[in-house]
Formats: sequence, structure tokens, C-alpha cells
Amino acid sequence: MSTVGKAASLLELFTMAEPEIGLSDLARRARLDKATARRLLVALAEHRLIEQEPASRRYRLGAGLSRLARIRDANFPFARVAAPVMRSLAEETGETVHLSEFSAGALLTVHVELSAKANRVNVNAGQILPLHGTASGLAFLAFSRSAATEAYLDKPLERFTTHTLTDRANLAEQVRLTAARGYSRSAQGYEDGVHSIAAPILGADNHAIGALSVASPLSRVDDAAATAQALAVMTAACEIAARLTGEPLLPR
Amino acid sequence: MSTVGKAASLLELFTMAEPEIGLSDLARRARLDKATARRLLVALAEHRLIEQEPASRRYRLGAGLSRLARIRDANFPFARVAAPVMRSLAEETGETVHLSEFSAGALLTVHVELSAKANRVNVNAGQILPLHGTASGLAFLAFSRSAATEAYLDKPLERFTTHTLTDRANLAEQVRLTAARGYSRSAQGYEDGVHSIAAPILGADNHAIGALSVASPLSRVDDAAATAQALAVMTAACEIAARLTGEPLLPR
DNA sequence: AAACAGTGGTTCGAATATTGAACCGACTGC
DNA sequence: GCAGTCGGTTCAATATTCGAACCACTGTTT
Repeated sequence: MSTVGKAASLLELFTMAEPEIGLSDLARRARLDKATARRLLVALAEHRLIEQEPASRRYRLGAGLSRLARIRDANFPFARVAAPVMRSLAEETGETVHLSEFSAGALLTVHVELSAKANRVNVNAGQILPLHGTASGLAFLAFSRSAATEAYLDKPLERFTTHTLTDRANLAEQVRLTAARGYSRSAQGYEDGVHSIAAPILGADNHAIGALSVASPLSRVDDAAATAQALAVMTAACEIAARLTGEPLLPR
Repeated sequence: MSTVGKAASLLELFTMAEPEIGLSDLARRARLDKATARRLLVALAEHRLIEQEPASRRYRLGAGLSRLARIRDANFPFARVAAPVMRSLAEETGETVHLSEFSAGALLTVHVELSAKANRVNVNAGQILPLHGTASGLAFLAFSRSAATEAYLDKPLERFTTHTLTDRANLAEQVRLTAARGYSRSAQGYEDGVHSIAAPILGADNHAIGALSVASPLSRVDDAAATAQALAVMTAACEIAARLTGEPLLPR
């Protein structure tokens, strides 16, 4: 393994549960010689990627990481990181794909990849979606903190079409179903003739920060197509989350 | 320079202004051979510390950095990082030092290092300080976003002692003075017999996220002592900010 | 109090990973 | 077609890293 690979492995030994580790321990776990581990740690410390607690002499992640992460997060937000994954999903499904981020009590559409077909659903970036009535909203609600979900459901809910779910019991049941199977499905809840399948984008704390959705003309979707879309959208949503948070891809 | 040092130098070439850089450019700026730079980049990419945009083939900071920074920030917050610096400041000045973090419209005291002297000011962690009437509050206001500062000053302000500044014009003048010289001074604005000098803790965006303060019995402070305290508290505040954000220490 | 087991840290000849000039193919502007 | 980029690759020469053995120290056990 390359030297920088070894150094990176050292960084990866630190976790939420164990954010400070001693030299011998680090060397053992990274399967490195103590002398090697120390030399790498010193080099990392020179660039503030590692700090050493003066009292206990244990090592921990350095402030330089905060700085670098800030640069990354500021310049490669949600939409930008997600775009290539969405492009693939749009090609695979042949349908319009849109990504929404939770903001001020609703979902804000931050990126759209349109279907290549002539008969397609059109969504505009910037559009605000309600949490009820859309597949994206259901996916978000199902993976939010339960207190927040309950609070939202208790408010009076606007009706957009004759199919909009506004009844608290029905909606709660849909949320439960979505949480159980990992994706949501909704037809004409917000706009007539539109069918959507959505999955949540989970943040580092495993709660939804947004949702990814495949939107099709209702006439083109049967149960088989919906199942295929569901699988694809969940996979893509996981991929986006992984690219965003840096967590390794975990199967749900 | 060590190999990991070179790799770290590559990471440090990315900035807010230029978050994506091509191979040749990276090699030139880091004064590395192109082949070397690339080998390092590949090694970093394997650990997600670097990503390569597939289309342009340019490099950028990776998601792994976000993950590591999250681990660091969660486990070594404000108070913990600041504590050793505060300990030194308390020893240097011989007075009680307290650190406050802005939270919900006021300053929350998150850490205290008490003076070694018998006659000292006592402050408790957890105590809430108003933005007016305390040196910490003035320091915070003077380095907040000006809109937020104005909004605060427009509200009715509670009186705590006969010395509390509640007049908008007087307070605005104090804020202006604090912003100009980099520290605030207040005597008996919140509690009788207490004198304080404070400096803001600046976040990555150069706005205050909290304040550091030296609190003394009023009887012990003359102008000379206050000047010395001011210098010490500003230096310590800069040091804490640097340790927190990973930005290099900048003179004000 | 002596022996032991665990730290963090250092040394230096041996082993090996790193280096970089020269190379390739692809693209852009002239 | 040429010149000047770019990203990426190769391989002999070499500088860097490796790691067993070594301190000095601390706390525990006998």
C-alpha cells in the first residue's frame, strides 16, 4: 500500500464512538509499525489533519479537516453532487427525475433531469412541493424525525387535486408503508395525470434531508414498471447520500 | 518533504475560490512532478479524500473529508478545543475567563476557567448572558452581521444594574468602538462590582460565533491592566478560532 | 522493591516505494 | 499540419520509508 494510503487509513480509524486514540492502538489497528504510524501522524499533524492532545498524548482528527470539508461542502452542494447520478437514473428509467431539499417546512426542487421522451413530466428547478400529496414529500416524512412528522400531519393540509390525501389516518398509513418498504408511490396527488415514485436522501444522522423522485405520465406506468422504478430510485438515492456524506454505501 | 506532506499540500491547494483543479496545474503549484502528483491523487481518491470529475477530469476535495470533519466537529466542540487556551489566559491574567456561544438570541456560557485568587468573579457554565450589558455581548454584536446587530438594538432592552446601557445611541456607539479596536470593555453593566474585557470568536465567515471574556473584580482593574487584558484576550480569541476552524492565524 | 507489562517515542542499516525525464494519445487554436 | 496544451503512463535510478531493537516512563502485580 502507498504511504498516503497508510496515512489515510490512520485517519479512518477515528470514529464517532472513539474520536481519540493512542499511538500503540493506532499502529496495531492499522497494522503498521509503531515507528511508521508515528512518522505518518507527525506528517499529518504538520498539516493540521491530526492533532495531539498534549496531556494524554493521544491523537485525534485535526482542524484542517474542518476547513477542507467546508471548502468542499460550500462548492459541491446537493444538486451538483447528485446531478450525474440523476442523469443515469433518467436514462435508465426513461422518465423525468427531480431532486428536492427540505427547506422551511417544504421541499424545494434543486435539480431536474428531464426524460428524453416527447411525452414527459415537466418539473422546474425552484418549484416548491408540499410534504403531503407528493411522493417526494411522503418519502421525506417517512424518514424524518417522528416528532416532526407528527407535527406536520397535525396541521390542516391543503387539497390540490381530487386525489390529494388530506385525511390524517390515510396519510399516516402511507407514511408507515413508505418507511417499511423504503420508497413512496403517489399518483395525481399534486397534479393530474402525474405518477411518481420517490426515495429519501438520508443525511449523516440517517434522517431525510431531501428526496429523489421519478415522475412519469400516469398512462405509462403499470405495477411492474413502478417496481422497477422503485428499485432504481432507491439505489440512486443511496448513491447520492454516499457521495454527499462520505459514509460508505450501506444496504437498507 | 515526506510523501504524506506532499499529499496534504495537494489538498491545501483547493480553496473556496478555486475548488476544482486540473492535474498539470496541481503539479505545478505543489512543485511536484506530474507523475508524482497523479500517484498521490489516485491514492487520496481511493480513500475518498479527493474526487475526480469524470467529464472534465479535474480534481476536487472528496466526500471522505466531510465525513472526517463531522466526526471531529461532533466530538471536539467549541468548549473542549478552547479550554486549554482559556486555562493559559486565566493564568496569564490571574482573572476568571469565560467563553460564550451564541444560541437562540443570547450568549450561552459554555466553559469557565476560574481565577486562582480568593477574591475573584464567579461565573457558572450554562449561564445565559444578554447581548447588551455584558462585554461578551458587545464583542459579539460588534462582529455580527450588521443587519442582525441593528435588529437586536431596535428591541427594548432590559436594565440589570444602574450602569446597564439601554439607550440605543450609547449602545451603538459602544458597538462601533468595539468593532474599531477589536475588543469590548464593560463595567457593572450586568452585575455590580464586575469588570470585563471581551473579544469575539470569529467563525469561518469572519462573523462572531461567540465571545471570550476576562472578568475581574472592579477594584482590581485600572486602565493599564485593562489594556494588557485586552491584548491577551484578543490573542487568545484568535487562537481559539484558528483551532476551531482550521484557518491559519491571521492578524487583525 | 523488584519484576512485569503497558505506554509514547527514537535510532539506523536494510528494504522498498517514490521519483521524474521521456513518452503517448487526444484535444485546441492557428 | 504544426505547436502547445492537456491527462496519463513507463521504468531505471534513487531517496524515502521501514521496523526490530532500543529508551524512558508509569502503573500493576508479585
